Amino acid sequence: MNKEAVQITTKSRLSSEERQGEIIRVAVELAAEKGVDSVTTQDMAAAMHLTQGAIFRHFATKDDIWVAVIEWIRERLMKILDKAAANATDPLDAIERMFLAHIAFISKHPAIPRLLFSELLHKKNSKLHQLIQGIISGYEAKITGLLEAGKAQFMVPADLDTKSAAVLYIGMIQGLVMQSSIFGGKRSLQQQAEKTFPIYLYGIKEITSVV
Amino acid sequence: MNKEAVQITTKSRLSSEERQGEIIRVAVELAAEKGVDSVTTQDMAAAMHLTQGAIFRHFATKDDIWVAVIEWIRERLMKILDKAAANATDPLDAIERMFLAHIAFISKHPAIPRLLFSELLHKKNSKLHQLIQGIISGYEAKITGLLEAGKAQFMVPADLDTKSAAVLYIGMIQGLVMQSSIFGGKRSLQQQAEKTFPIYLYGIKEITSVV
DNA sequence: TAAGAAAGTATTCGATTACTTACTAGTGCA
DNA sequence: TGCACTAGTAAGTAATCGAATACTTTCTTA
Repeated sequence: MNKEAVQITTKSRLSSEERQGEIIRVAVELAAEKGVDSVTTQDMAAAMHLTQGAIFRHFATKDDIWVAVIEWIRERLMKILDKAAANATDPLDAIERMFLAHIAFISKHPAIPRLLFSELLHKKNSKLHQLIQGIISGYEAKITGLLEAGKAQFMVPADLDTKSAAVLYIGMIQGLVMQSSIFGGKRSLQQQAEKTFPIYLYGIKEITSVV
Repeated sequence: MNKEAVQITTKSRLSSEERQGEIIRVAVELAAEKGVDSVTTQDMAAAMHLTQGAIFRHFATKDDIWVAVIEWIRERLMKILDKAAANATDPLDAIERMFLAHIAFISKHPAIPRLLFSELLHKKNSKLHQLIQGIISGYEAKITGLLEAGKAQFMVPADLDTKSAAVLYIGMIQGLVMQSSIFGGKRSLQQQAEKTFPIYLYGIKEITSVV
């Protein structure tokens, strides 16, 4: 933070690459504060003490900024999830570690679920839609794969519908996010997450019959 | 549909009450099509073959329209949930019936989750925020109450964290909605819901220890 | 049936938005 | 050191939005 602050105050002109990174950072920050679709290019410029027109030196359109933001999220999220899964002892442990890592990531950047589930980004821009769809489906496939691996190790019943279990997994994250979003930071997201996950875990472990 | 269509084409002028109802109906419809925050008063007016200014004969501000929409949803949803729970044989059966009724309701009106979870409505208008918060927390309380009743009847272990279980319940609905939203109507929402619910059910039933 | 109430229209306004353009000045490299 | 390149500025544009205004048409009712 110190380093960046010094850079900002001393160095008035940044390279386009540096500036693009800062625009992304500011966009994420503002999206967390006031919602994705109410962030204007003027807001971004003001947040980094720049004129609004300067934004368009580095991005052709505003949509391009959101594309870059989503790509930034994808890279960071995937790296964090892979890192969390790498330390796991078994598939179910991997799922739990990924879950907690994801929750921690969201706690740091509250705008992320807002961005991924924003209707604005889904409806208007098809590239954004495809990008987000890719992230979600890739995530889902990762969970499904771990659950199938769990089946192979007899940690999870063979008749578990892994696809549905993955949907429930992602829904659990969404539910927790909405919970903390609506009711403020009263109850910490992480605390609630740790209490909710065991219920999910028992759901996928103790199933004994197909419906 | 026939009756309404006839009314629309034959009767050009409606009472303010009737018109308010139609504005709400059109707003919900348009929100499902193009997203809550991109619905303009011009869109609404065009959808009901009226001029834009006419909207403001019946609502003072646009926000007031969304307030009315949320209140409409609350009434309808609560009625449907109560009706579903009334036929239940036990608390867990009530939860399942409410879940399926909710999913059916959403299938008919895809805009509803978009509205309840819209960031636009959360950030800008505090009255809307309170309204939505009331719906969600009331819903959550209803589920929690049923789970506590399940405890009393020994259908659910006494050490279940009912609050967390309720969060997971709502998250399950959100997850299913997002699933069908992102990946289109390929797999029907109801079909997927029926496969996902058993996993949740086992999660809350088979828990045997606290973490 | 006359008159007032109320629904709808046509038009306009001010604010906001993403984006453009002509110009200025800081930076890095030869 | 000087100069070309380019980040940044300042001003402006076209489009869009919610909302207000003055006026017209329809409905109700006394």
